[in-house]
Amino acid sequence: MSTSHTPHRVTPPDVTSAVNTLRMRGLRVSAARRLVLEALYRAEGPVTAEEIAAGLGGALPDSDLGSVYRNLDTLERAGLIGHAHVGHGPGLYALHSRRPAAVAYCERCGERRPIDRSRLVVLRDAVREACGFEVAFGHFPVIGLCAACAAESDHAHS
Amino acid sequence: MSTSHTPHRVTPPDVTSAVNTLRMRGLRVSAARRLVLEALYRAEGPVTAEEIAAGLGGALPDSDLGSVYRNLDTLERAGLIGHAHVGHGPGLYALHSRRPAAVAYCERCGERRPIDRSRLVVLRDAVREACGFEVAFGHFPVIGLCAACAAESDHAHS
DNA sequence: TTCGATGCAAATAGTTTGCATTCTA
DNA sequence: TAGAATGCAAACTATTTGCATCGAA
Repeated sequence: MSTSHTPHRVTPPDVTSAVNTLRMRGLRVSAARRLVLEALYRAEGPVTAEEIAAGLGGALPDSDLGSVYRNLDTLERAGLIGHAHVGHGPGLYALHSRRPAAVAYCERCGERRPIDRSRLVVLRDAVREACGFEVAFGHFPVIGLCAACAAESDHAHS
Repeated sequence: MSTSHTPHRVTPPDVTSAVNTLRMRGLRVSAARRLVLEALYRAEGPVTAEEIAAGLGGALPDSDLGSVYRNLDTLERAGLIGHAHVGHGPGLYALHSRRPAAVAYCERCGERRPIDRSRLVVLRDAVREACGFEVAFGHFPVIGLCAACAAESDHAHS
């Protein structure tokens, strides 16, 4: 199904080589852009544009939120990063290598639980069979109730 | 799994009996609230708060958007209606009986395809097995690429 | 030396909220 | 006639955009 080489969706191992990727694409490497990149490499997992603009809580210099959004968009188009939406909150951005394949999100308690890649195959197949769609679990997570909240709402009948 | 009687998630057959449901719950029936209810009964499928506030395009008197949101919330808490989020757009509200059990939404072309209730069972089971969650397909739809867009993006390698 | 990118601010979309007033029960 | 609900406006969150200026290539 997937070709051996992957022109997009690569995650260079460090900022320097990511910078090279950008230059190869004819994109300029400004201070602000490098900062966004640095934040994404420094972050353990997915972060919001807001958090990046705030320098990950002071670890890096602040930057303009508008420019952060523009750069996140640029980096995503360049195939370096991806983003996901969880519930009603802000978008969560991360290097492809640091994004969970899929996440289940509890709309009651907010629990976020990553889903194994192996389990995903079954899910993906089930959806394909049900409606012919290729699910983008990476972009919008599976939303529902975690086991605990589901059990609780089964009881609650005021 | 489901008890025989259903105290919430009922959809009275007409506005009048919905109004009774509200009163039984100790809720008042104001002109504005009745208007929202009327809009939902008149609408063929899911509608936005904006559309309701605009009287479904003139079919009904306009109402205040803020109050519409408050009333939609009230009606949802009363178990009369539900809402779903599709992509980044506004919330879609509808009587329970007029909401599809689940919808697949193509994030490329915007196609919305309802999913059969029978197919849903398999999906729900697959998710439960994968992560222990009870999926709320009704609230946030399955997001991905429709068959056509998926095929196209398999080819596109600029 | 040219465009691409920036920083700032204003605009946007969707939704929520504060508050004085109105109206239902 | 108590207090629930309204209408209006302002606030809010997440994101986009216009524009003059700056700076990377």
